[in-house]
Amino acid sequence: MRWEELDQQPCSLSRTLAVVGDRWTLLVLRDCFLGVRRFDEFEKRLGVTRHVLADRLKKLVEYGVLVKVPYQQRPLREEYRLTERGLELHPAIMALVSWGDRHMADERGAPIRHVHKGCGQAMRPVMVCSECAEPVSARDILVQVGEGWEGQVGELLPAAR
Amino acid sequence: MRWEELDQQPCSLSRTLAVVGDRWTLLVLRDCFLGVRRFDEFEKRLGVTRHVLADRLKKLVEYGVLVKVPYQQRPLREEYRLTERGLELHPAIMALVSWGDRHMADERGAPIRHVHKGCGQAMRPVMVCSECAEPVSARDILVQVGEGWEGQVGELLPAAR
DNA sequence: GCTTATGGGTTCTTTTTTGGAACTTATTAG
DNA sequence: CTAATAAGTTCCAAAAAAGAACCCATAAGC
Repeated sequence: MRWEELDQQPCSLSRTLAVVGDRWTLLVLRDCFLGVRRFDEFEKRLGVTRHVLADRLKKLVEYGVLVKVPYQQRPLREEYRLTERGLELHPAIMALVSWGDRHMADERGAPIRHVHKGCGQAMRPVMVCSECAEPVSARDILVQVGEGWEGQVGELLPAAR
Repeated sequence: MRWEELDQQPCSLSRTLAVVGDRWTLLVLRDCFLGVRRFDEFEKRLGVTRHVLADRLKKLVEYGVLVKVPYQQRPLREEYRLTERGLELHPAIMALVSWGDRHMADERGAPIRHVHKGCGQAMRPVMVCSECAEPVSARDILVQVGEGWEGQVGELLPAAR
């Protein structure tokens, strides 16, 4: 499967990965959430080649995750800002960071602390059910084929065991 | 920056991406959560080349996300299972799937429905604060340098604006 | 006992993607 | 007139992925 086919797959994860499924894209977004907006600041902080950075930023703009906003005229200079759609990737990034904090940290601990403005505490993200607000883990979830997809695709799910 | 340097970066996202930061790895994990365990079933479902699949599975085993468990002797056959560490990637995958459901779905809607066994309802994941249990969005969080990291790395965070 | 199937790979060649460095363009500062 | 800045683009070499063929142990069919 090539990149171009990925956003047509019958799977929301594949489709999301068509947008953010390489390491540079997610690192660009991390920096966006930290307040970085300009091409050269991304370049300095990430250590990515300009070539690849330009490509990823363009793709993120095409998918509506970032917008280019002019911050000066003559010469025209534009910066990249998160859209609403981009902001909604925050839980995904937080979940990945949180996993890294738990499983990939060295003796210095987590490099970054997230303080919840609401309660003033250092927090980690917890996933709860949108319906009953209870915490959910992998074991608590039953997976079913979506309504619009019954019989559409052979083997959307593996045979039950 | 090359792949090999990624898991040493002063950033938990980089370190997590050293493990799962390419599209195939995350698609392999999606299938693990759906109950897939064997090499040839991954291959059939994903449309990945055997070469890349073998490489990704090996890496996931090295990082402790999957374990190889023999399911028959003579000839020896092994399957791949999620470890505790692997199960903890579930929130990250759910968050990515949920974003795809919202922003990348077509007129057929979400391909997969997640039913919370606890309450019996179709759910989407919501991120809440571990300390006060309130929902959190990007705007509700203040980012600070971690305790063990003060002064260690220049420019862990961009200059405040 | 010969052929084919199965599961889990490895090897080989071709194509695509990156990395790295130099070049471009518009404008201002010295 | 020269250099600097910001945001790219172009070019070539290196690395990674795609695609297909091959390998190995065992078992099942005939």
